[in-house]
This record gives sequence, structure tokens and C-alpha cells, in this order.
Amino acid sequence: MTLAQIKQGTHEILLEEELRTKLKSGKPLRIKAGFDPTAPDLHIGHTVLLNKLRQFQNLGHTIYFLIGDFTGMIGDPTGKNITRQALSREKVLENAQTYQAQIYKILNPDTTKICFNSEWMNKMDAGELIKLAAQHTVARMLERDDFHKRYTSGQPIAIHEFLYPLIQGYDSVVLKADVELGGTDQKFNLLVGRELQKHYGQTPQVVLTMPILEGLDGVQKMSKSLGNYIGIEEPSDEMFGKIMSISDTLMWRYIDLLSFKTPAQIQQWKKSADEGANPRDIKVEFAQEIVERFHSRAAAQQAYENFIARFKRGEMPEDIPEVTLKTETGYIPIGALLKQANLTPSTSEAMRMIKQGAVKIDGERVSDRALKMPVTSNHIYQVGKRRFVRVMITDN
RNA sequence: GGAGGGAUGCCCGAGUGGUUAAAGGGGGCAGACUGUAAAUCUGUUGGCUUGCGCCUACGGAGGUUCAAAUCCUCCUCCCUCCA
Repeated sequence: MTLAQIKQGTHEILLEEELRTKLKSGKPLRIKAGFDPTAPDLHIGHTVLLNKLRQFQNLGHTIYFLIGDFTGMIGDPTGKNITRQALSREKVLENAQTYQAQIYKILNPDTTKICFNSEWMNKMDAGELIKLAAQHTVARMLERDDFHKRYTSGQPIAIHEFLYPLIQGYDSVVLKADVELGGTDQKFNLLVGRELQKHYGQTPQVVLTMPILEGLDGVQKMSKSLGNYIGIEEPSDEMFGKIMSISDTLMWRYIDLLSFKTPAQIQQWKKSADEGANPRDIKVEFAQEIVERFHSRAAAQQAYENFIARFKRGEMPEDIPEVTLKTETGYIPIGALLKQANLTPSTSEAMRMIKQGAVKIDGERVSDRALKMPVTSNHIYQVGKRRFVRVMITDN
């Protein structure tokens, strides 16, 4: 029964039989999951995994939330990134704080143990590290998909990148992990953990992989650095809007991975869409569920109403930021003004926007690129559909 | 240690003396339309107190030339093959 529960939504469990045995023992299990120390801004993609951890907690198990501050120096070699700068102790602790504040929106603090792998890795000497490295072969390392791809396509692989999976695996040894969770892209690393645990005379951990949520673009995985993410601390309007912008196809993926609705309910949604229901309406319901989860029921309702007002009816938002700009010449050219108000990144961009008919002043489209806005004027400037600023001009 | 190949705008990737702010694609942004910030179509995508003007840009530093991303020299980084 519990196994079925755990299984739901996972991508793969290795080995399921071992998990069954471990669960049957009745002891609280040690569940490990590792996180990168550099990006403490959790997004909803992370919550796929966190929700699963929470489920383990609900079943009485303990979470070892590992912050890879040591491995962070290496940077998981998932492709482009090279060696990273080691973070200072203070920075690491600061990030850990941020993590805690965010993960406890989902996890239960009572059965969550936060740990840092620098704690044991900083003590490891070169001899031990070599011993650790001796547990694995280059050939095995090259089995890892991204190493394999890079190797065969002539991309560089630095030696130290091989240490990443080893250290991550060694963490499992130190923590005596019974189960380790990770994204599907972590499968290799998680399996190394099993190998190492065997070498160190432990029962190997069960590997449980969770699907990885694609970002808003629907292609690459959700990540902060790609800017295609929905942060769990984002304002409700923002969150709602971003979900509404997901394509009709991608929407289902999000629903499958994030909604707490039962499989039967989700099936019902799919069915009604097939029968011609407007996907938008399903998206609205889903967006509300997510906003409610991270904010509140009321916020979800409000976000929906704001969305309708702004995009369906084209109304201006309520809370338009205001800025005051100074000039000594008695006026500010429109291009410079838009830039100074941060509505556009550059004057050239501002000019382009005007040319494309994207700029409005108090709702009136601007066509004159040489327009000069005089001192003491006070208007609402709009670029595109989303960017609004009220600008006052003063002369001192 | 030897031989050869490469580094281009946010990313990928053409270009091998002038017509190149640099093809094409991706992404971004905008407009139209719409069912929404979906889909589709179109435009746009270095900066500058912007209508034909100036400045910056093709790994870095010099040089040749009226003129260089394109030729030469040195340097940095990367890749391949041989040892």
C-alpha cells in the first residue's frame, strides 16, 4: 500500500524489491537528497522532488537534506559549467538559511536534517581521496550520458569532474542513506552511491528518480539560470501569469507533475479537453491550485481576477510603480525617459518599441519618436502589454 | 614533445580583404489575431538626447593595407591525431 503511494509519480525505482524490504523493516528510513548550494531560489520544478520527500516524512521517515557545498566547487558537470568558485563559509550558511525558509513550505522541519558535505570532505586527505577514486574506473565514468556525449563529440572533460559522482556517492556512505532521491538526470550519480556503499560494507541505497520538469519554454529543464522558471516565492500574479503562458501542450506535463489532484480527476480534465473544452479554463483551475499552494486561496482568486482584468479586458494594473525623473533642460526625450524609467534596457530599444507601436502614454499609442516630455508632466507609460510605470518629471 | 584544426553578436552557426552591425536558425521582445502572456502570422533583436550621423563589435596584443572578422606576428584557451 505504502509502496504504491511512494511509487506514484516516480520515474524509476532501483530496486523496487529492496525498497519493499526496507519499508517492511518498519524502521524509519534515512532518505537522502542532495542540493546545489549556489541556487537557493527554489522553483516549482524542485517541488516535484520535495513533495516526494514530504511524502516519505508523512510515512515516518527522516530526510537528510544535503547541501553540496563541497561538490559545489566542482559544479555538477551536466554540460556547460566548468569549475566553480568555492563559496565562502558565510555564503554557504546564508544560502542554507534561504533554503530552509523555502523548503519548510513543503517539508516538515521536525524530521528534516540539513547537512553539508564539506563537513566530511574538508577533512578527507589526498590519500583517502585517491582510495575513493580507485573504486571506480574511467570506463564506468564514461558510461554517464553527458560524459559519453562530450567524450565522443570532442568536448573537454576535466579530471575533477569525475570526482563529482564519486563524492556524491561517498556522501551516501557517510549518511548511511537507505534511499536517495534525485532527478532522472541524477541516475548515474545515485547509482555510484550504491556501488560505493557496497565497497564500504553497507546495504546499498535504493535509487528513486523523479521526472524533471521542463521550464516555461517546454524544452530545457526548469532552471534559474535559464530564466524559464516559476519561483515558489514569486508574487501570486506573477505565478498565475506564468502558468497561463504555458503552451497548451506543456500544460499537461505541468499538471501531471505538480497537481495534487487524483489521477482520476486529471484524467477527467484530459477527457473534457479532448471533447473540446477550452484548455485555457483548465489552465486557470490549475494555476489557481498552484498559487493557492504557495500563497492562499484568496490570493489565487485575486490573481485570477487581476489576470482577467489585465489581459482579457486590457485594463491597467492597480499597482503601477512610480518613479520621479529629474531634468535640467526642461524636458526629457521619450526614448531617454523610457530607459530611465527602466521600461526598456536602452534608448535604442525604446526607439524600436515606439516604431513597433508598443509604447503608450496614458493608454494612447505613441508614434513620434522625437517626442519630448516636459517638466511637471505626470503620466503612465506602458511598453508592451505588461510593463507599466508612472513617471513624474521634475526640474530639481 | 611533434603535426594539424578551431575561437564570430544572448546561444548555435555562416562568412575568408571593401557592398558586413555581420547570412541562417534558436531564444528574446513587439504587433496582429485569438481562447490567455496558448497556437499561428508578421516585424524586430549592439549602443548613442535617433529619420540618411557617430561610436563599439567577430578570443587578446601588435602589424600590413586607402580599406581587415577576413592577410602577417606574438599570446591565451580549446579540440584531434602521433609519441
